[in-house]
Amino acid sequence: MAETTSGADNESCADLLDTLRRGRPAAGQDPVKRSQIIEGARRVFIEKGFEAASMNDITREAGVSKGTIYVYFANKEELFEALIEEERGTIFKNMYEVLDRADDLRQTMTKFGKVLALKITSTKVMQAQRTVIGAADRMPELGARFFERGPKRGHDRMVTFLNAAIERGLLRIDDVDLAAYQFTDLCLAGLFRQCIFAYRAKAPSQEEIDHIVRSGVDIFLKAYGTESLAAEESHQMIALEAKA
Amino acid sequence: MAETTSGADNESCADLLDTLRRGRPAAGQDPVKRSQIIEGARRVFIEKGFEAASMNDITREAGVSKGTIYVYFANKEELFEALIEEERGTIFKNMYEVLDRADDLRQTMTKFGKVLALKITSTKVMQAQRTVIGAADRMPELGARFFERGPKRGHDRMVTFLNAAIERGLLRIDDVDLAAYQFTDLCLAGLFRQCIFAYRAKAPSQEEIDHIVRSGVDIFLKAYGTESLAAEESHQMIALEAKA
Amino acid sequence: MAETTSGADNESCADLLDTLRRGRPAAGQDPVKRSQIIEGARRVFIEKGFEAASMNDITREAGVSKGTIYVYFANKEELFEALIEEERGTIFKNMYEVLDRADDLRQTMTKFGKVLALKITSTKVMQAQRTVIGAADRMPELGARFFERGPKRGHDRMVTFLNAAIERGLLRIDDVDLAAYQFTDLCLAGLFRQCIFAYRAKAPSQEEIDHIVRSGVDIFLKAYGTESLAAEESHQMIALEAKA
Amino acid sequence: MAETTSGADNESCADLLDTLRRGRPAAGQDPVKRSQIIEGARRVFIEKGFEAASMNDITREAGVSKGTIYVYFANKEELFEALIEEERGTIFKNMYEVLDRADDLRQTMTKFGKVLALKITSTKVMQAQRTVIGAADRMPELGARFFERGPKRGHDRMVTFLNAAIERGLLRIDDVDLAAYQFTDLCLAGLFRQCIFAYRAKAPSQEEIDHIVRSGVDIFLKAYGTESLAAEESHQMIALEAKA
DNA sequence: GATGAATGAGGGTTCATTCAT
DNA sequence: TATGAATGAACCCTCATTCAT
Repeated sequence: MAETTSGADNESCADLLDTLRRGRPAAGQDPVKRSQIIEGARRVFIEKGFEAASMNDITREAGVSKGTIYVYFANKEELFEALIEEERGTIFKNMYEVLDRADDLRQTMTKFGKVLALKITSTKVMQAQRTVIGAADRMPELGARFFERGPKRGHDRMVTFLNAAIERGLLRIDDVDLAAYQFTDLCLAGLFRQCIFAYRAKAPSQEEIDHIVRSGVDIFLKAYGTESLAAEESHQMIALEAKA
Repeated sequence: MAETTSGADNESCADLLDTLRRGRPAAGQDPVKRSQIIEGARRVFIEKGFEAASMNDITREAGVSKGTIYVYFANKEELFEALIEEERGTIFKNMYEVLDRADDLRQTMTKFGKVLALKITSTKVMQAQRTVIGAADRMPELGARFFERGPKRGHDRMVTFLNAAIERGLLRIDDVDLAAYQFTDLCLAGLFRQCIFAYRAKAPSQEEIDHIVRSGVDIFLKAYGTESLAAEESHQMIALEAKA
Repeated sequence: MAETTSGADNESCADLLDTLRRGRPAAGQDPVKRSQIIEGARRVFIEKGFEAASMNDITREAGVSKGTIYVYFANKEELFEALIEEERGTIFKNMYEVLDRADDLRQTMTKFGKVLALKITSTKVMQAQRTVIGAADRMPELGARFFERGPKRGHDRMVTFLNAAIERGLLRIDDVDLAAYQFTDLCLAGLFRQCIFAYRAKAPSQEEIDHIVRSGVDIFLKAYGTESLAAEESHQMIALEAKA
Repeated sequence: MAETTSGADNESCADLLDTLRRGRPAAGQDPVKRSQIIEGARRVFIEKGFEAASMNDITREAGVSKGTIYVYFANKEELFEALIEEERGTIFKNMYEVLDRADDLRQTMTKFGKVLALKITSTKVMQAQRTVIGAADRMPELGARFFERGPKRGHDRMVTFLNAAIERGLLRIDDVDLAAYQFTDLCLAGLFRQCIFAYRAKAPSQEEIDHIVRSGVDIFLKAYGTESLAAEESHQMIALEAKA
């Protein structure tokens, strides 16, 4: 649940002892200060990118001294990596929850698609992604880890979701893995590349996203939906009409 | 039609005369030297990204002196832009030709999808795209121009292509613009983001691409195809079977 | 009254507290280091002029690192300006005091003229003036400020002095402003331009200055003196003779 | 009379032979091209100062190639020196002619003073002088030579002029050399230093110069004039009145 | 002889990192 | 331990000079 940087766990024991003994966290172990640094780093890195961000900027933004930063992070690169880890955690947090609710398939997928598209294409998240991508040539593992623990994890949940729907007889899919990617990319149709290349200066509007996602869900269900799906949906329609 | 770098056209006349007269190109006009610089710049920029690349690196890699680079390009940014223009030209050259041939719809789209996916996900092109994206925070117009004259231009051709198919009664599409993006993104389902974040260290295999594109075309035609399409295709099937 | 460099006043409070608290001056606030830099800059700028002086030279001469200089001064130009301010302060300090003493007119003017000529034509001051003049095409306000707070301020005191003498009935002057300039330039007759163009390699001797100043005072008083002046002076002569 | 650079004379013979033999001046001997270069150099050096002027600027301004300049002048410094020599010639040319005319003393001195002040304080001449002075720390002989062949030469003429007046019984002067400097500096009272330090952004007006020079001549004649002078002048006054 | 493209040392400035306090 | 002043390598870029053409 907690997103911690590598190595943080091992230290917990010695750290705790230390804190008890002297009432102060050991060097580089105060999580409050760590967060403070990362928070400052976020603002600076996201705004300026890795290279253009200066440690002085971060120092100022974080309100800690240069030396302190270097106690917590070996160098600029490591600080950046730690930030990206955190950022990833923040971005993808709660994004896939909607898939856990037992709900009408189309509705669920639509809801999810909208949340996904909205998040991914938001200015803040785009900047973060660009920063990671821009650094990926020099630090490929960073990009890989970002994807693995972010989009990939979400993708896995989507696969699970689709399998459940298949089990319920609502979908018929040969290659579920591929289908999951297809759905995601349909929800982002055109948007991702337009945004990531800054061809779109601003994030898409809610209306545009709604339109794209509705169409994406349509296509997906037309391609993979079964008759049961139609039946279930007509049920729902009836239910809805009854309500109205 | 011809992808030329800025200013290349203006030179031809005066330049040619000059060269004939004195056997040496004017300052900043020698296309060989220009290529040499761009080639060096390509290696360095692609490997390190815009910021991390140093003009000294490029100097070394290109085998020309610092001053010479500055005769050909006003500054680092302009050199980078020129490189990106070139890259874009190279990447998207000939990519959309297959759409111009009058051919069976499914077959054409499949062929096109494969070419597209193969190109876009190739290691070289991925590196270039990452470089552009990484610089897009700093130079958004550069990213925008890259997209506009690259992917966007291809997208426009795809729109034209789809409209033609609609006219022929093979497709029924409400939002052609969206549909074109959907098709492209289906052909790249999962691939683009996996590659751009360096989650995939290597470009996808031909088989994988074939699989993804076939599925993408299927979905697209299932969603937007008409009965005429089925008819036409059955015609084709018959023809193929006859051949076999 | 005190000639302080810009910002020096604001620092005193916070700075002092800071120094007491932690024993080290804040960034860019250590007056010793500042002097050290200015001292190095003086040697280099004075010897080579603004343009020909390189920050590397100054670094070497001052014995501090490049970065440190840029903590104390935003750029080369600001360092130069600070130096010139200092120089001006040093040069014109105490130069005009003699005018404040109530004394015999001729004697006072003679004393003052000698001090003035000696100072202005000294090698050090000449070098500084040449440096300012050489930079004045590039930074005219710098030259203007130098003149305004240096020679001009002295000129104003001289005007005051002359007005007092007029009040005492010792002088009769139409254009006091002009007269003040005339007096100064008579005291420097020939010297200033000879020195500033380096026609004279060395500063004039005390004897030469005495001769020039005596002649200058003579001329000035012959031109602007009243009969009261003669009377007063004869009084003084008598007094002197009585002493002898 | 002819202002030639050092060494130019020695070459005249070989040069002439060469010209006759081949119809073209030897390398670095074409006086037209030389002037052309100097003319371009003048514009650039005077405007920008020695350091800020680039050989490319001069190349452009002079309309000759870089290589050609280096045939005529060994390096930037030598070109600059040659220019200053020329400039000096131009500035002081005809400045002292008025002293050669046999005329009323006061009138002659007034005329001369006005010409002198006007020339010396003109923007163009000020720039040139600043350039020389600014370079004088690095090339003291340049400044010395400038003064010697410019202001000093004029000073010598003024000494001759004063001696003639003394001979005619119009002046009584102990130290003629000093007196000559005094007169010049009285005519420039306040102006030279105000201008050279760029305290005055613009050259003084004709009215201001007239006022200063009139006052300067007054003082000078009050200090050094004889009774014969008064007599001669009253003669003139009478003559003038008679005319009126 | 004239040209101007090419050179590369050196310009001012920045900033990741260190270490005395 | 925490600080931030100091460091100096490395940044992008300019330009006096050379030399192949």
